[in-house]
Amino acid sequence: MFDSSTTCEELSHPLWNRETTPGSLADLLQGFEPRRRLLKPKSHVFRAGQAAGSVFLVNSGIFKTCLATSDGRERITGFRLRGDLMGMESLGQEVHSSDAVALATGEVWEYTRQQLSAAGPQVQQRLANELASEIRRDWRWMLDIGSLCAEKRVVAFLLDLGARLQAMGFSGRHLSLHMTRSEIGNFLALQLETVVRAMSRLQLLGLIAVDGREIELRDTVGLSRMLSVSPSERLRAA
Amino acid sequence: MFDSSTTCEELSHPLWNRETTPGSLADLLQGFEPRRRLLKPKSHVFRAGQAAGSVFLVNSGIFKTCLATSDGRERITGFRLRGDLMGMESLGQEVHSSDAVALATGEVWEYTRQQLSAAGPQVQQRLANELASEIRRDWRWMLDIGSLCAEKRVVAFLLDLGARLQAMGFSGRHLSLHMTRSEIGNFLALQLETVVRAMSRLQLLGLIAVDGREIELRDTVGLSRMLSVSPSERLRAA
DNA sequence: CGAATTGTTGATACGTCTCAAAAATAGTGG
DNA sequence: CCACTATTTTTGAGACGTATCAACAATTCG
Repeated sequence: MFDSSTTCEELSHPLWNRETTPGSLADLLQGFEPRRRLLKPKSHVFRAGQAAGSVFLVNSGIFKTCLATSDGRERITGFRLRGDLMGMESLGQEVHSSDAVALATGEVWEYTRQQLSAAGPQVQQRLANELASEIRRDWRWMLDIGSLCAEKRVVAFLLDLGARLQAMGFSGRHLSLHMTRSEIGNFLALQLETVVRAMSRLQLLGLIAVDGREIELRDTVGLSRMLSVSPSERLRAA
Repeated sequence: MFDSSTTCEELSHPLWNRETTPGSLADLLQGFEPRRRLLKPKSHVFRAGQAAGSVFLVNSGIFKTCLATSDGRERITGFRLRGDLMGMESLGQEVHSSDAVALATGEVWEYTRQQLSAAGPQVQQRLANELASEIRRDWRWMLDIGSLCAEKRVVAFLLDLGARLQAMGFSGRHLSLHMTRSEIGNFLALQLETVVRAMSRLQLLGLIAVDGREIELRDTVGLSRMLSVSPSERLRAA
């Protein structure tokens, strides 16, 4: 078990609050002042059914986007970190079709439809690229969820989150999941108990260290190796 | 069993071959002559790794788009009909990240990067909307695959295909799946045997009639009703 | 501090996968 | 057109992984 005094420290880490532009989209939009919204945990950035048009750039914190059906089913479509865009999937729609909820205190920058269209073709282009990369991300998760067993899905999830945090300047080894086991399971199409069991086993194998929502990736190469499927499984999704 | 003389008739149905523009994208692009490519069954429109840039509008036939990993896993990301776009997910990428394969003889219209950018902001806008709607579609399938049992997934698949064909002017009752059970299973994250069993049972229940790849939706309301989850299952994905 | 939420582990049930074998269908070349 | 092969579809039996249910511990929150 690693030092648990780091619990929830990352949110107050200076990098999370730096005022530099996180992605090239904000670079392109300099001159257009976004509306800045500070979000408390569990508060909504937007809800399905609300008027759409703006896109929200995550500046700090961590958010989830979810889809719900009339018959009560619900699905988390992604966890969004600094630099990620939310709300673009409603482009061309009158209203949002999904929710965006803060998992921790954070800030989003809202760019209105007007700002985006006034910003010129370069921004349009950039936005289309972001949409395309969201599709590639989604397809990748559809692939993983369809062809990996529970344990491997959890590994893929942890490695993905670690890599994204690392790309933001963090260690990538120590991550604090700000979401519940249930939310992880929902995203990975697993029950929360299955997520718990997978993590327990990964800890037993010495690959990770679990302390509540603080996870240490003890052996990233070992974790990555887990993802290369065994010969018997190679045929599964083929 | 319904009259099997309709087998494969739909592909030669006049509607499939009409020369009118199928979607509003082609409307907007009038004046820009696309390169028309006739595809034989099993031939590729494009492959992962090939130079990207063009988008392909399905004019006739039916296609699948698939994603593959280095470790041999493979996943069909969607089945594309007349009016659907393929290749947009590679926007902003040097090369394609997925494959597009014809399941039957069909035609695609290729619009090059140059044509698209020369066509003006309206087309860019429209393209972005298409990307957004692909994301919503993907999210919807991720939700269904994560929260529906095998049988319901198959029902959702059949109803979706039926509705799309109906929107194209077909009956929506008689559909010829031009894909194998294995491909359906791959898309729905199921084994082909499970797809077969689901269809057999649906036939037993009198909801559909199966004759090879020809399916008749005998009771669309009954099928739809199946999708409204039982109270016990309501809690599953929550 | 109590109350609600979240996390953990166990025992069991159930759905889907896996393996196998055969039938049906499609594709190929003589 | 037929014979021949390869592919696809179908059904069965059993194994396996994950869901489900339950109980309790740990944590968070008002």
